[in-house]
Amino acid sequence: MASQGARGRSGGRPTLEEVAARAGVGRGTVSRVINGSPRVSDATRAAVEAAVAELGYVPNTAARALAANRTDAIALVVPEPETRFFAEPYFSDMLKGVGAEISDTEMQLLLIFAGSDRERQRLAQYLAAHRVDGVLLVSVHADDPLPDLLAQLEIPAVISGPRSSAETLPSVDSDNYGGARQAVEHLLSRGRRRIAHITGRLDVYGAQRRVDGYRDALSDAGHGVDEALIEEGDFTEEGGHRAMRALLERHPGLDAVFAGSDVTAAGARQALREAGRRIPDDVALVGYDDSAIARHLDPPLTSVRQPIEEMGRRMIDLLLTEVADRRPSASRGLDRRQVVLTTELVARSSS
Amino acid sequence: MASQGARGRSGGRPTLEEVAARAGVGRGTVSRVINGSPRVSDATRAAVEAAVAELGYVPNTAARALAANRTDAIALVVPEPETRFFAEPYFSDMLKGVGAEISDTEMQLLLIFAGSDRERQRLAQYLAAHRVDGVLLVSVHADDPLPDLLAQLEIPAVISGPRSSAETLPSVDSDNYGGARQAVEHLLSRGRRRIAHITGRLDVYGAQRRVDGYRDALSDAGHGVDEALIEEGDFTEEGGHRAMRALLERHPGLDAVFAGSDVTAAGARQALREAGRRIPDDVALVGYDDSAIARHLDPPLTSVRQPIEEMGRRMIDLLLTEVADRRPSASRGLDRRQVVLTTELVARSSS
DNA sequence: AGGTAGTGTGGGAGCGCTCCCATCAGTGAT
DNA sequence: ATCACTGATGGGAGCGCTCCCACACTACCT
Repeated sequence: MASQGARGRSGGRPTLEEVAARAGVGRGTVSRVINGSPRVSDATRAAVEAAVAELGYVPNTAARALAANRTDAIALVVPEPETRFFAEPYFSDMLKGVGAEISDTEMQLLLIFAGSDRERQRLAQYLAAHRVDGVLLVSVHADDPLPDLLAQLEIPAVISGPRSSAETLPSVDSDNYGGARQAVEHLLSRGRRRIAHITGRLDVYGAQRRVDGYRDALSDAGHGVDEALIEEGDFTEEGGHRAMRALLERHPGLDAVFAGSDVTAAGARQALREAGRRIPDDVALVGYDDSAIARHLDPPLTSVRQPIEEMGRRMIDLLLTEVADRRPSASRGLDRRQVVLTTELVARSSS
Repeated sequence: MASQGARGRSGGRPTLEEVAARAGVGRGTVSRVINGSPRVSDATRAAVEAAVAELGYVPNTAARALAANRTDAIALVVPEPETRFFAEPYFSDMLKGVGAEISDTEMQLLLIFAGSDRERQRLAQYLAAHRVDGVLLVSVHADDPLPDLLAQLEIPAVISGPRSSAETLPSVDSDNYGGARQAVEHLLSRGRRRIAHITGRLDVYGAQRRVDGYRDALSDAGHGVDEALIEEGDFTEEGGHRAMRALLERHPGLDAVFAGSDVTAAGARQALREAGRRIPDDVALVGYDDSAIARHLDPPLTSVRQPIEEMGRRMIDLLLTEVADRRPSASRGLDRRQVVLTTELVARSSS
């Protein structure tokens, strides 16, 4: 007996070895039970489970991570400042879906902000250390180097909203093009003709697609597209406010606004108020996301609902599949890895 | 040579051993350099650092955690549903302070919600596995079993807001009693005499202290305390709305309200509006926290500012000290472990 | 010269798991 | 009875670190 066995140090947490001794089996068998391997007889399994319960055994994560070369953790990376994260319901809704789906698993979810250069530096270090098995990337801009870094480190990743039509990473998105069409067609059906659009950040592919939808809906209905009615926003409230003022100045006669997000719409509403325009009498307003603020705005905001929580859930599904596929030389890239969910227009009194 | 050395597997991340070989030193020396030990000669240190850079070495966290029995991670535990977390600026401000302070260290911050029973179950498991070196507990209710669990597991913890005057855990709080006095004295100085108070959740000690401050400010000014002017809230907007309606019904002549939080004040404002009361003409309103919504409310809300970010920073400081003290048999509990920060009244047009 | 402290440094012995190979008993086929 | 499998099991060999003891060496005292 080698002087001091693992047993000696009283008070410490029980180890696999101790559980094995208690159950009268070998280490390997306990490991099999803990990990749910089918190749264990029922009797043995029961004995081990009893020993685990008696000893209050909890596996040591660090030891497992070291031996198995996995962490059982994934990160939700938000390439925005924390402020944005809290200000925009999009993120919290996404987090809700992700959290709900992951809580059925043994995986741990980490929330990482990478808004500043310093934070990105830390994140790179973090990823290089392979401290997570996979990454969820939300709201990625076209020129973001993060996806490439991930690919280089061979870390599975899923993004919400492809960077372009040629996205190679698995992604989950809603039908931005169709959603925008719904919004515009709704406004047209309400008799509006001078419909403006405050876009999202145009380096986000989804925002571009919404512009496409806006344009096509107008064209297909036989109306021309007046470029002066399109103003770039950035998904924020301030951006919406600023864009709305620019539009009003340039085009005082507009009678409807399709905003790139509900938050943007809130900013636009403020600007409309300040300009003495009534909603919806003078100007109809439609938002995007159908987040909580749409319901709470005064007047309640018509909005294009995208199933953000559902998107979060699907992202986890995709990522977990991706992570699992890293073990066997399984089929890769054959299944549908680009998910697109449909949107729905929720009409309220702002239009 | 034992068939396949650690060296063999190409493509894998470099290990300590490989860095040592490259630098022409022993494993121990590299470890010392990595961990900033002073007992390394400058020349050796430089050689090791060069090897680290050349190889792009990043320490394996799991191996370190296993060998050193620490995780270099701490958790911010929010014993509330996620919804509350996002709805109340208190939490996000706290997170901002915590995040800022911890980003100077090597520690990783984990955000854990423990609102539902299920989540609490998971948390207990998580803590039992000792996956964090320490815990930050915010918004703890009087009967919460979490602090005891932490103590039993011998996990260092710091709470924001003691559970009672006899709190044993290190804590960081603002001067709730004093803050409430400031609010009431302000209203008295504005000539208000029928001052109501919508409390926070009374199972939160800080909320009780605010009631004490409210009472004493009134008494000390020679005014009686009318119990009918005190209504229990719960820090939420709905709670504030409901409480305000109850107060108006019971005491239509009130001329001022001191709300337990800004969010509560927002709910109260809504109820006041619905009752046709003008702010501040008919009823003056004062909130607590001085969060972003205080500035954005219509009219802008007078509020008692508590330095929440600062509180977050101080909590990290305390916790890190606590964690560090676990190694040597250092002095324990002698230093000031109960921090109380002062509040400040920010007067705006609601009073 | 012989001690007596330091400094740097190398490397053995684990930390508590997972992986995988060897082993063993049982089962049906030959 | 022998053989070939198969399912269940034990335990050796790591995973990549940290800790700590041992071993130079180099001053600096007696």
